[in-house]
Amino acid sequence: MDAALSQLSADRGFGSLSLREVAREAGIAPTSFYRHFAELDELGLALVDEGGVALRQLMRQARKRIARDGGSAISTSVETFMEYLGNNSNLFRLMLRERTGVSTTFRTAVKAEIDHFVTELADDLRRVAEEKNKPLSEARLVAEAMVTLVFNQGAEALDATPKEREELKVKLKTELRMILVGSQTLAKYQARSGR
Amino acid sequence: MDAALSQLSADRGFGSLSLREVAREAGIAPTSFYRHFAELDELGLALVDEGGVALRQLMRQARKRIARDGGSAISTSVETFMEYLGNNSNLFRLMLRERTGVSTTFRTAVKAEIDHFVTELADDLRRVAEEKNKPLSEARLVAEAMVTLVFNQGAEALDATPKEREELKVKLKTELRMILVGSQTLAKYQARSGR
DNA sequence: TGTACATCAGTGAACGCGCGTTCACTGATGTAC
DNA sequence: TGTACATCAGTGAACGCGCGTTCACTGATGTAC
Repeated sequence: MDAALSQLSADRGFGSLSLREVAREAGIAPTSFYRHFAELDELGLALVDEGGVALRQLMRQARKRIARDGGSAISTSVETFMEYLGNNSNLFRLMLRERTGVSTTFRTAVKAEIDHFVTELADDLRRVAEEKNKPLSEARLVAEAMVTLVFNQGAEALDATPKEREELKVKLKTELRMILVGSQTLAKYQARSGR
Repeated sequence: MDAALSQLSADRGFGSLSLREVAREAGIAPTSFYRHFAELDELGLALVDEGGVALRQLMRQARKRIARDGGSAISTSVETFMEYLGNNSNLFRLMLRERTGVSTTFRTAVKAEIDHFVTELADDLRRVAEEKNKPLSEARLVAEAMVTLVFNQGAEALDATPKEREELKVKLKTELRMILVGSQTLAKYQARSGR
């Protein structure tokens, strides 16, 4: 699995990996690969699972920091996300790529992980909205839009210079704030018009 | 080019296309391919160009309809986009996929087309904001976020059933409205605090 | 209008290559009694 | 504690396959004079 991960880069997707290359990198004979996985895709799915674990860790970490530091939830979350991205580049690259990739199996697996992520985020958004008494319109939609933006900017950030990455963070935070404020504003209008 | 396009589907990316397959589909000998393109990537870039043309057409069409029908700009734009998506599935599939794909050349080419799209949208947003006297905060960012959401939902819509597609449209429109309203609300606050 | 030549899309044979997969085998480590 | 057996990761040889690319060639169409 490490061998496969180490081959993933901006220019190498999982789809262009061959069993023989992975085996070579791992320092074993091509035939030995079959001792561990029935086929290459099985290895890929194991990696996606690992990516899912990383996502959940990331979320827990962000929550902890928000509770401890008390700053802007959006800012802290974006910072945490980008930190994870940097520390697990190739794992995230795999997730980001296969999310819209060519293999149905992979797409489904990655989407399941992201869906879980969206659900948790939506719960958090609802909870905070209640605590602060700032009602939200369509929390789930808000979460989906936010995750979409975060993942897309994440894909950009992977191949960006540190300077560009800082700019991306600023942009991303502003975009997320727009969505949040937009949802709150819509909730106000809806309350006024009696919905 | 038609032969290549016809091979692109949910399960077949450009990257997994072979010169021989394309030639077979086009009904010519593999060697004849070289009469038209120096390599497979050159064909791909020609397709991306075609995709860019489609995007510009789409934008013009949407503007025309908005001016004529006078309804919600967001709703009309989303409807137009989805219509184009349906009529050029494989072309859009190529763009959506290669945007985050494996080849630098492709990524750059697609991003250039999308960037152009974003710029035009940002201009439109500013113009409308002025006309309606509803100032916008960060029009360019608004456009970027909107395009990101539209393209991502577009990717989903490609493989969705008609019913799911209708739901996607509703979701997408709501998300776009949140961003727009959010930007307007932020602009108000900024005006009040003297910015 | 005829003639000579250039251009152009298309061809089949052939090449070397890396691929996934099978097979029967090895030797180390773990387990039962 | 010893013995017999099972499990397990790893191996090299070998297979057939589709691939990109080269080559010298063909015959139709376009162009110059």
